[in-house]
Amino acid sequence: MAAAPSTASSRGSLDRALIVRTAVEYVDAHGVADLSMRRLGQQLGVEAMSLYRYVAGREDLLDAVVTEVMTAVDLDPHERLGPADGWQAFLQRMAHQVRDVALAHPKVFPLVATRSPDAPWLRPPLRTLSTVETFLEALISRGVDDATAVRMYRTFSSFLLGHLLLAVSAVGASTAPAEEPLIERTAEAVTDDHGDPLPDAPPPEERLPGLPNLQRLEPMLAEDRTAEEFEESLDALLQRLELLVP
Amino acid sequence: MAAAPSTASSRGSLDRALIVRTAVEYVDAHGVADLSMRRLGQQLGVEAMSLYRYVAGREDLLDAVVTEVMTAVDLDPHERLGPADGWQAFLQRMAHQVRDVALAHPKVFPLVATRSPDAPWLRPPLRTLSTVETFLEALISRGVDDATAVRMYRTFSSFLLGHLLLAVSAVGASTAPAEEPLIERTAEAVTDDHGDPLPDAPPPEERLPGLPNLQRLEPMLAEDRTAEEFEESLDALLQRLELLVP
DNA sequence: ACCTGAACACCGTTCAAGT
DNA sequence: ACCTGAACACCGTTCAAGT
Repeated sequence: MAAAPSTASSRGSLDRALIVRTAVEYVDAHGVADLSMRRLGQQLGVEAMSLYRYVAGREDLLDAVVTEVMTAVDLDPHERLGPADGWQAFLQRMAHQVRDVALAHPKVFPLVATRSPDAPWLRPPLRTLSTVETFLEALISRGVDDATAVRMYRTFSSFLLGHLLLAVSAVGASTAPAEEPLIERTAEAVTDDHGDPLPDAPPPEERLPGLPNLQRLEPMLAEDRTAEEFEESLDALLQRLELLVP
Repeated sequence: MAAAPSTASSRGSLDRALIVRTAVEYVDAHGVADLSMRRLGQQLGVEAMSLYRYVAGREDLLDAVVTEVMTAVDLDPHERLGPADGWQAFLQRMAHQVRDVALAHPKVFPLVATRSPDAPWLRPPLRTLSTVETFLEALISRGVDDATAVRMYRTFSSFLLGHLLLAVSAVGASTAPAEEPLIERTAEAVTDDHGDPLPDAPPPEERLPGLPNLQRLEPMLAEDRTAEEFEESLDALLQRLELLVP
């Protein structure tokens, strides 16, 4: 979709960074399942076998893809904040940064969430040593003690994982991020990708037989409220964490 | 690992349920990546092509695996509870049931968390129509109004997703669920799978150069506190949800 | 030093053919 | 009705060979 920085095939033009960036683009566009060494080589104007000079294999490549998208979150603990801002401000900022990554790469984020990190004691989605070092330093330099910083790391990880995985799974489905209570499309013709009108969907009683609550609440369930819920839950989390540090 | 209900190959002995159960066992034992149609056929004493009578393909099989393990949470909303127990008791019970599934099938749970559900407005890990109908009915029959029940569905989903994915990713790593602050293994020889002694690991300063917080906190980070954190966070969640229903 | 062709052992999936 | 053999179009990965 984006203007391709790929297809650079003159001798010596290949390197690991280019391969990984192209892989990220490919996954963003087509999903992980469609990424093969052969297709990625093609995208780069090169035979698949050439890639093995730079990556140890497909698994190594996927790990590199995960690390690549998460580097956007690797920030100075005091950048744009100042140490006076408190650990709450830092967590707010980092939460939104990770959220931006997830929404920018919805097809990559499940990998961020589920692949084994570099060290067994790291937890997704903050999965690189330097990111976690930054995280701990930011908290501790703002007066949080060691044990509490570690607790916060875990609670924060679980929060991000749950909300962001829910958000990207909602992206894969309902394209409309419900702004009004419900979109009124009474007489508008629904069309498919080719512009042809779709056949009328059967009414809820037929689609969901014997499931009265779902029949009634389907429109409400279909609304994408992930953005609001993220903010609310983040506030609630920070309030809860404040009880930990005296 | 378990006594195999597989390898039943006399004509007509194959059916979808057996195939799916065998697939669950295979994934529990070897992981999703190792599950191929051919190997599953072998496990059942049958050629791979036979499976296509009962499943539409590998993707359909994986969806069936997910549904199969999650049926363990498909319960009567009043079973062992009584309608007088309140929605808090129901959520407590369901949370622990989903947790039991995740811990019983740590290699399957990432699929539960990341595969697209049957309907776009369903959210993992409660991803079948009947489970969500049960969930809503349980809450509404205990006095929760429609809109709040839907909000609870989303908040609860996000909670389960985050904590359980963190828990199973911890299972894949540290085998020891830290009971004491830290296991003292000063002079005990660490051995590998063959009983051969492992070479001494280098000290933290060498393994984690320039990462002083990680060097100091690695033992704390390595502790598996997912069980305690699940209970604490669940309590906090219930308290937060109580503010929603007057 | 860097890329490729050919090869190997695997995939998922189809379909006509067997029993 | 149910299973299979053969075949097709793909995989990831290796390695000796080319430039």
